[in-house]
Amino acid sequence: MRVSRLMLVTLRDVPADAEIASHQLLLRGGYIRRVTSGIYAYLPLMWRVLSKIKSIVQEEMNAIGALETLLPQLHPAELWQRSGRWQGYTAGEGIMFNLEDRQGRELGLGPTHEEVITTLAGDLLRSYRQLPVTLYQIQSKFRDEIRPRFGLMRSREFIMKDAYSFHANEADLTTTYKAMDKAYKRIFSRCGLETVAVDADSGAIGGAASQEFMVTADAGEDLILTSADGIYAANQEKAVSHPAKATPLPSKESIVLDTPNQKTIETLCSTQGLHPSQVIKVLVMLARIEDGELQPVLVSLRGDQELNEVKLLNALSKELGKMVLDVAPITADQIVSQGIEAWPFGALGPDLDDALLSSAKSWITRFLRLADPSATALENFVCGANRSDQHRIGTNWSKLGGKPKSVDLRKAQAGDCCIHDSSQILEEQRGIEVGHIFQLGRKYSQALEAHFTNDKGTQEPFWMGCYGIGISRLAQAAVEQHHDEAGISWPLAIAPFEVIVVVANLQDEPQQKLAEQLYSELQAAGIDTLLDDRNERAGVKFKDADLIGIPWRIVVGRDATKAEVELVKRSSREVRKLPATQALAELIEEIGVNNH
RNA sequence: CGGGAUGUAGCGCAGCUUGGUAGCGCACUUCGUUCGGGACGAAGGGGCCGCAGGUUCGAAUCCUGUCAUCCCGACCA
Repeated sequence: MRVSRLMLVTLRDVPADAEIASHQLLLRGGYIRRVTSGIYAYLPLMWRVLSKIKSIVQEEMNAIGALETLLPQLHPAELWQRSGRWQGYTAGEGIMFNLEDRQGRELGLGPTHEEVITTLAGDLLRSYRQLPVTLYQIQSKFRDEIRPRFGLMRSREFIMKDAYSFHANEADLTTTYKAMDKAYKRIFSRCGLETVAVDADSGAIGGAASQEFMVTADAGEDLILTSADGIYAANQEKAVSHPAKATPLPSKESIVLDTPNQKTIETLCSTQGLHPSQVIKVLVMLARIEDGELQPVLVSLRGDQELNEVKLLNALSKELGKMVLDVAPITADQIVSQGIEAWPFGALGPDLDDALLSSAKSWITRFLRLADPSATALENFVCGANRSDQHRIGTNWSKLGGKPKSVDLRKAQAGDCCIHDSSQILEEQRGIEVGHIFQLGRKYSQALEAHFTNDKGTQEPFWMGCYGIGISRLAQAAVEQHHDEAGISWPLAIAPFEVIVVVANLQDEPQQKLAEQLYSELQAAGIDTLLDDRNERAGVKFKDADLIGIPWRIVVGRDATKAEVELVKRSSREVRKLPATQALAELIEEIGVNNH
């Protein structure tokens, strides 16, 4: 391809609405343009990158026997109603774009394809003899994100590879899950990415195991915790650890203390000379349940620990046996609008009386009480007295009428000791989630009545797995991991072009001739080559080549008459002068071995 | 959804305080000189100043509303 024909539009100034380096560089390099918030056009250079990533993914999926398909993006509401997800995905904070057709029938734009694929599998797969089957597709997904940001990192329309597997039993699901894990690692490594596989929350989707693949980068939205020995790695949402030891409360004496204006753990402790681990803090939250009920929740935590909301959400769904859409702290305004007498915020105890809820207009009038094990393990502690500006010192669970149900609710943090080896300390890193694999179990096959006949002749729902890769996100993550002050430095395997031949001076006939010759020889060797034949000064072409990040550059300049060129490696910026024939041979060797 | 910021040419910005009909740099077009790290000179083209009301003889500028975009938060009482 000739640069003069490439519709290459690079920007010298950094667009004001891009924050992180990868987003800025993709805009500046002429790879993407924003159409509206969270929705981008992939320009020709970008499409080549995406196509290369797609090819790698296809090769690895095909290699483990997965079948490529293409499913519709418009989904009938009825399908999602059968799985029970329509309400949660379209109402309130739901992320599914939805619309009505001319007959008034409701449709949604697919954010994911479990419903469609499971229904199809139920129709087509009748016998255990047909199993296992893995299907995959690469297409655009639509999600009305609460807050799209950072270009392709979190967009509302994005390209995803999603795969779904169907099995006669759980052991077989595990086999495919492990094969996927290996395929994913090959995919990311072939794309030139440093990734970490971490334990992940499988959330309300349920299921046994789930693992995310994170591209490590400071701009990542996720926090991951790893042990130095490399054995443990988890998303903070899921991570477990041992909390630091609590400082025992010296006095066993039980008293109620006036604590005016000591509403936070911090001020309470500094004023009273306490350690936060001696205090139980109580959070009042409101859970919104899928059937529309509003459940007040009382969460007790050790004062030095923090709540992991994802764990809480999962625990609530399990306790209530119903899907909980979200959970958020109760505000003073909400209490007023419920017509409830004000609560002694800042002095709440785990035994806050249900009677406070008796006049609530739309809430369930009984607290659901949960506590983290680090809180229930305390034998003698401090907590609020349920009266403004008063705390109880030296109290215990039996005085409070017993322990609440104990569930892991605390946020693991860097510095905590690991579960597998308490000499290992958790370290934190930021990551961009580019892949996620799940063992779904039978949730969807049961809900959608997708059955097969097993070897005993009876009907049974499938065991299922699902496996995603964010193709467009992966492309931007690669830039985030591979760039410098001059621009992008694509890994060879996913670069839009592998080599760019730059003619320093287009007016110089020997230069032009040699460049044309190299260009056609590289192409003949099957190498994706750009020829910068623009009538620009050399500096402009060098800057653009650096910005768009082509891994290899051949500069045909002053020494063209001697048939000498410069070979420049983008990643190291190493420059070598050598005969044109040798440069050609080296590139064919280098690129041929690594990439074809 | 809450909080903050910003909307002026393709991109980056000034002008707004103190109203008088729009400017700079880059990019684009033409000509000339240049030609190895974002050249120089000359001449051009391109704007419903986000949108809608209002105030005023007159609004990019003041007022009201609205829309859009970006950032922070979704929080330990």
